[in-house]
Amino acid sequence: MTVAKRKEKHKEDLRGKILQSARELFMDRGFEHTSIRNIAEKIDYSPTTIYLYFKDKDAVFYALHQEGFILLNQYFKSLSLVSDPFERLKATSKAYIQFAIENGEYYDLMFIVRSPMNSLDKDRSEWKEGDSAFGFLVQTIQQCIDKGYFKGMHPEILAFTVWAMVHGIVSLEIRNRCSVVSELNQKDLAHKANNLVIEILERMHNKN
Amino acid sequence: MTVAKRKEKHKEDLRGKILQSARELFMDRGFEHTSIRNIAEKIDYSPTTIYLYFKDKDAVFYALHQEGFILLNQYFKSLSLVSDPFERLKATSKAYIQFAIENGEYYDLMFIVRSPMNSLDKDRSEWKEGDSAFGFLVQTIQQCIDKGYFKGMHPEILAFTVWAMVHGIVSLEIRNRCSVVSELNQKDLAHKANNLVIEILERMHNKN
DNA sequence: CTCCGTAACTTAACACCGTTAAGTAAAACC
DNA sequence: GGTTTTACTTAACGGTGTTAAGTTACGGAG
Repeated sequence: MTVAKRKEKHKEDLRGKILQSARELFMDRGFEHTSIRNIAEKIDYSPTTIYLYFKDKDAVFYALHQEGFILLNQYFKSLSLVSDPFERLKATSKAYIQFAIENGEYYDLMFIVRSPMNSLDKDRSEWKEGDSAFGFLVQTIQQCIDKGYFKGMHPEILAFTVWAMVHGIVSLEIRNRCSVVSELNQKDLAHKANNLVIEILERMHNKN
Repeated sequence: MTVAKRKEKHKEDLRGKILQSARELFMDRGFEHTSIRNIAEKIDYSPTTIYLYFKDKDAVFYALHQEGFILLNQYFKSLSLVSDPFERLKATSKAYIQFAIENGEYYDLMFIVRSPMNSLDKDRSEWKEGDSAFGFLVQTIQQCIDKGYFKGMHPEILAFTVWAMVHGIVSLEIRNRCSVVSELNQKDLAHKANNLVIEILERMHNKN
């Protein structure tokens, strides 16, 4: 029993080492430039060993994408303390942008790169990491509506739209489409745009 | 002279055939699954011939990305007829979404895929296709501001934010992140979200 | 009409990639 | 001590972008 357990421990260790290697590589070269062979070489194993611990490359990056969501949830952690739902909504938007800026590669993997989504069970279309993060947003917006904000709007559609706003901002930045903005405004563009999103949401509120 | 010209014509022809082959392949398999070798095989040339007409793979897809912008401009064409800037802004947003829905692969190449951006002159950071499309949006928003809309807001930042909103909507769709939304709302999600964006912009207006 | 240079294209190769089948060596078990 | 199982590697398949060197055919000059 103890022997079997030690074995299992060892197996976990190697799985962890593979992920660490993959993480380090993709953190400074991006997803597109990290290969199974790279990952294996870095930990002095044959490339095929990776396949004893992960189904395929997508599965490796699905695991990293999961890590990204754990990290995102840490950014969201303190938000539960904000009791006013509208304030929480604004804070969520800020935290989301902050996460994306500080963890660009993770963000890319979580919300732009196709690879990790290939590991989802396609029949039962379940993306539990996305579901839970989005659920938090829907809940917050529902509470806003309950308090009289966003009158007549559909909570889920509005949640998606708010998400789209912030995702749009950071994904244009991550994929290098911000050169259209004048050089002066490019500095902290994501923050400026997010402040504007927040101002827009606030203007809607003040009206009601 | 006539001989030289015929030669040049022939050369243009082959360049065109390469692009047509590339276009057809990427239109139904996407960028990730079309290779130089595929493109060449489809027109019965050796893969290396492509390099006589394009610097590298990025350059081929930069050309297709340019085509995408020409197509987008066709969607934008009739918008100049809309004289009221706020109406034009709303129509632009609708046209943009429509373009993205009807030309998903082009959209991907223009605003998400990294490859075509590698063909940009990096020192003089000029993305003329993006600049011109964005310029149109900035102009429209400036005219809105001149008419009293969006009081106190910076035109360029607002233009970027509006762009980010619609880009967020369609890019989440294109990269398969919409499963978080309940099945009922997934139908025409982009249109629904865009209608909401428009409603948000309108609410801001009615207030002033 | 022949020779030559050049334009247009191909062949072969390099260095990668993800992935699988078959093989090996050592440890675990009876 | 012999057998089975575990953990890993080697070798290979078919793919990728890209380059250097080679071939072939044609236009123009003598």
